Amino acid sequence: MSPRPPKTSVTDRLRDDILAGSLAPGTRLIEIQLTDRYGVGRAAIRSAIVELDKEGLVVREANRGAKVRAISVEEAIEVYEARAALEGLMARHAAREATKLEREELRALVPGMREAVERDAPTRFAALGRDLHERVSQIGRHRVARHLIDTLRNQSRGHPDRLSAIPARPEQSLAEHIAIIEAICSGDADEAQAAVERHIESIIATLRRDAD
Amino acid sequence: MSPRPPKTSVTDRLRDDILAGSLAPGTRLIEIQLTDRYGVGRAAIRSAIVELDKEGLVVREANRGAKVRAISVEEAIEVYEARAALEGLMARHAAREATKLEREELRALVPGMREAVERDAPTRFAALGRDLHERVSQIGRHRVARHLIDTLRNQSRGHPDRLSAIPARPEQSLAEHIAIIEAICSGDADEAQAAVERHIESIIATLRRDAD
DNA sequence: AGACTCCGGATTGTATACGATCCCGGGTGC
DNA sequence: GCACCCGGGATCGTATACAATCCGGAGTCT
Repeated sequence: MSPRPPKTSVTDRLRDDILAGSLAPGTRLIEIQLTDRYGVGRAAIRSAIVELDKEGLVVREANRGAKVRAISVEEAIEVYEARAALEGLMARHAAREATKLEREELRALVPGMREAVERDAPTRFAALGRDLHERVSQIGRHRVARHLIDTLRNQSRGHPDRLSAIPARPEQSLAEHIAIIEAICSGDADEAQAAVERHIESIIATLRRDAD
Repeated sequence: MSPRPPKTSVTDRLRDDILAGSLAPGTRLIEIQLTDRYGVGRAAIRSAIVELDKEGLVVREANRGAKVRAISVEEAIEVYEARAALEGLMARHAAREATKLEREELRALVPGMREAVERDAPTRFAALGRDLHERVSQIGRHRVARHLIDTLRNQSRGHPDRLSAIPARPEQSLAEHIAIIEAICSGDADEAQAAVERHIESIIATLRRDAD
């Protein structure tokens, strides 16, 4: 048994490269070149491009090839609006269905967040934010919403708004996160949904401001 | 210029066949067979299957082939919940952005609906329902939401809930439709969103009832 | 000069052929 | 009888080769 490399799919590798910014928006994705880059045949590349097109990370034009999608601020705002609707739904479910243990684990995130803000560690704070999101998605137990949210998150990542992923005002973001956690833990579904929506709306507001 | 065959893509034809029920849920999609059925090479079939997998109409298992997806009632409910969130968002936008002309056109749908219910023509009523939906989607001018909604609608079509697509109680459905139209036409964004959510919630309630 | 035509290169789209993987049934040993 | 092993057949996965399409630029006619 040779230590077989886990053999992550070409689609995953390409997606990661796009999200990491190693393939900038607008870059043409030429099948032969990618064949070379990833060491697989054109068929695999082709399939990966089709998939990522459906995920909204790539645009394909007939007979003209594909390129990494560049989304405008307007589109980014739409993505966030859709996320607000779906993540609101997810939070609502989470508030209803969280177990006692899950609520405790959620609350346990707060001290770390506070600390990250106090020590001015935005990267760490952002990581905890992703963590919070991931937990809520698990707790909500809503596979359809989860899948859509994940796709949308990828779309709004790494593009013109990359900066706003690290929020301008961590204090506000912290307060919003705490509100979300509190609502879910206390089982208040309406408030959980509203808190998530407010949080994302405030991101949208920042986006709008920066767009001017 | 020979009358060129409109040449609709294999993906579209396969999708249509699935939605029309000509390929029942659970049917194995064997590439060679489809090659024969649609008169194209395996590559095209393959690509179509990948796309429809991403659209949620087909499930693919590695090295085991693809089959038409059969969704359970629980999944159907999740799909409707996600739709409620997104179509609510869409209605909210529509209420804000509809032009005068668009509002008139929306209202013009009401008499036909009334008539369809009075004359007990459920098929016609369902068609008008789809029409209403299409109009609202156009008016809302929200491409991201629109795309997601369309995908979700396809998922919940033609499956165990096909029956409920023709609503059990047209009178209630009619009232809900009118409420949606009125809210959008009067520019009440909150009420438009709420009306759409109520409408879809009532579909979910029917689904839940039938599941027992 | 301007616009039109046509050709060459680059790239995608498609067909064919081969190799890899998996399920399933029969056989074998205990 | 039962568990295990192993080979055959079907089907997916991938590489290779070729045809179709499109873009850009040189050349030409007015």
